Amino acid sequence: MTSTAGRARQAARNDESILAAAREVFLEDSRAPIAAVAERAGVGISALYRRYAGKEDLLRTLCHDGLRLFIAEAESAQRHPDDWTAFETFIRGVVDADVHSLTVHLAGTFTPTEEMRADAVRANELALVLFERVQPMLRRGAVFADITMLLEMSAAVRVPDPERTRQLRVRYVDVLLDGLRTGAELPGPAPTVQELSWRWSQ
Amino acid sequence: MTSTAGRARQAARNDESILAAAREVFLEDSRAPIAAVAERAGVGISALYRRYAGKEDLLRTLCHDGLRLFIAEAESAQRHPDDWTAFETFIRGVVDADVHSLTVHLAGTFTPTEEMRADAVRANELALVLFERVQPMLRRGAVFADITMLLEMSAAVRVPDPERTRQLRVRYVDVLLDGLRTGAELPGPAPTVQELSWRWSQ
DNA sequence: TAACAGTGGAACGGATCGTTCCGCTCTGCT
DNA sequence: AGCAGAGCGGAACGATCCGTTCCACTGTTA
Repeated sequence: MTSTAGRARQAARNDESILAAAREVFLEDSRAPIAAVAERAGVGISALYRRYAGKEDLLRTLCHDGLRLFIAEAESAQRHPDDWTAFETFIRGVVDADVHSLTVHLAGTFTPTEEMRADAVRANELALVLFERVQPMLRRGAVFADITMLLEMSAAVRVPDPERTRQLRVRYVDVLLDGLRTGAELPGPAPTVQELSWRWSQ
Repeated sequence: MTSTAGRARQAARNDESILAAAREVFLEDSRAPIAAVAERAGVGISALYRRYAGKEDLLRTLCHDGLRLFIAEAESAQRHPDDWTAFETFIRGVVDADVHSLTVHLAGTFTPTEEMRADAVRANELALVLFERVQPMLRRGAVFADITMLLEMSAAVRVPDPERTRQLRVRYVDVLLDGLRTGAELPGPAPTVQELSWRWSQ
């Protein structure tokens, strides 16, 4: 039975390789041309425009997928009974999936859908719950917005080899989490939530 | 005396405001057009091309200035008799001057001069000395390249308001430095120097 | 008042990039 | 066997952007 073979199969494969290529390319350079995505995916430009209405549509899809992954990580980690394990699993999961660099660097390059906004709110709520479970173990003055910054700093760790990038991020997430637990009160005015979400408005 | 008044004075002022504007603009977006620099400086494009042979020349100058600042911070901090104070002063100085984000994000956009290369080597040597003075106080497994990553992560902290950015960086440098001193051995293979200097080659 | 350093900004030419379009291929059906 | 059309590759197009040049103008200096 060749019901899903041939052309249809190739199309399904292209679906995936285009998305994977887009993730890679836009992770490297959020302003990369769309032709670079097609090239990395090993397809023509038409294959891309057959699936997405335009560049913005692709970017939005990519970003929304990242958001959903973020939510999935949070929901999964939430089930850990131990507060700190739940929190650490969540952070490491998000960092490892490289969700944050994609969402952050792509922010503002497209107009979000209503569903995306709702998911963003939900993602925030879930992360907040995880944060509040560990807040008593953190340095005095630590606030939820510090977690966003922690993720941002982790995303800044980047070397040419993706596998090495992941290894190094494990290393520095370790540093950041330890630094967030050990020490006196955190210095300076804490970041506010709107200070860190300005990307989305613009 | 009006010997340096009038046109000459305005020219001297422009020297400064162009450099300041360039720092601001390229800090915001390393690929900003040169016209944006002129606009922010409040001058015409000619005023810019009178001073610099082209965009690359301006970028190189900016980057070299940053490098010199880095060296100055290191030399100044080196004089502290207390090892940790020397190191911490150096790190905070470099982060506060926003040297790292400029040099890193501009790397690869111009061909460096021979003098620049020499300064880069010297900067590295100075920083290495400061690092070695504190290495025994750091978590096991900490290497010099970790400092580069620390600076990189600090540079990733950024909000629209520059003053708030500086305050927040103080906060997170605190986290990073504490995290680098407290805890078990650092996990994973440490970064190598060439892993972190690939930007310059390309 | 003549010469000119310094300047503003329009104009030019090249490059880039998103999108469209056309011709081809291969498939599934008759 | 032959046909209709889905899916595709990539050239071509048009718009935009950007670095650089150029020229007219202005205030200063000698």
